Amino acid sequence: MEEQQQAPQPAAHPAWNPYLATCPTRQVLDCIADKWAALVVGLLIGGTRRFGELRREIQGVSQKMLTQTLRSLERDGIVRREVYATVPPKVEYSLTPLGESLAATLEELRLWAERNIEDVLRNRATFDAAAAVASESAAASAAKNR
Amino acid sequence: MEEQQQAPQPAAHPAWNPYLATCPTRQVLDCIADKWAALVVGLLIGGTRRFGELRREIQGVSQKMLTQTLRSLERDGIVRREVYATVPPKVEYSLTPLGESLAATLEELRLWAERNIEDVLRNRATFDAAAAVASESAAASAAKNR
DNA sequence: CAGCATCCGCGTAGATACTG
DNA sequence: CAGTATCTACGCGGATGCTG
Repeated sequence: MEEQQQAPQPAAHPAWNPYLATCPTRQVLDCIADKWAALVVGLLIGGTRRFGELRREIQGVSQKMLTQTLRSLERDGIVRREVYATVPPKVEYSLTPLGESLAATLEELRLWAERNIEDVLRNRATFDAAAAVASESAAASAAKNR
Repeated sequence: MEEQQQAPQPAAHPAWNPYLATCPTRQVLDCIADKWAALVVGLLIGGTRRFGELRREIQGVSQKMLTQTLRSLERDGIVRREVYATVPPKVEYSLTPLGESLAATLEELRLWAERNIEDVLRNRATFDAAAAVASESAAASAAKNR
């Protein structure tokens, strides 16, 4: 037991920081940070979509992942799912009011991203180049020491 | 046929696939959406931290994941890493200007999260409850059909 | 059309041991 | 103190086949 190092804790969870587990930002990021969710929300800003439309517009997403993503967003009340009992079946997805307010916030993040992505990519390239040089010189010095 | 409803897309998407790969929002989310990065950035708003401090303050993070997270943030130019060649070694982490501007944007997201997390959790509970009922009644009807 | 069930490979994260 | 190295396992996500 590690009860000495931290306060009251549900034993079910391994060693979770209470703050971590309930941190709103983390929880919200978990909602929209997977590979497709943000993209889906972005598309739904443009209006209601059917499943197949989403699947076509987000090329590269598998049916399984799209279903999972949509379920998750629906579960959180971000996306509304409407099933029409027709033949063939038809399912429409749209943003709830909550989803729209989230989308607006994500739009802020998108703006930051567009303004700064080049910086990030440049930093990344510089870092990788430096790392490559470092590992080479390390290899050289290792070879010397033999 | 339905192009009338989805008038002006945020961006003219040639084929979405290329856009997907380079979508700034996705790329930025990839930077900060992992389990710990947002938390680290949040902590660093408060000022410079040493590795061990971060590790203690983010209980539950393994040393490996913290190292990885910090490297990734450093690589993207969000976090600055300063090594002091002392004994024992000392490494300090802080936000770069780019990191600070990202932190400010994340702060917006945090505010949204704090305002809406209860809604999300309530929706989630409602959804799960409904799903439980549905699966029970499905089981009952399946039992009937035997 | 929309979605679930199943199988499976690969990557990611945890645990542990060792180093500058 | 702040890492790296290695081994392992679990879960995510892809592919396939089937249903309402």
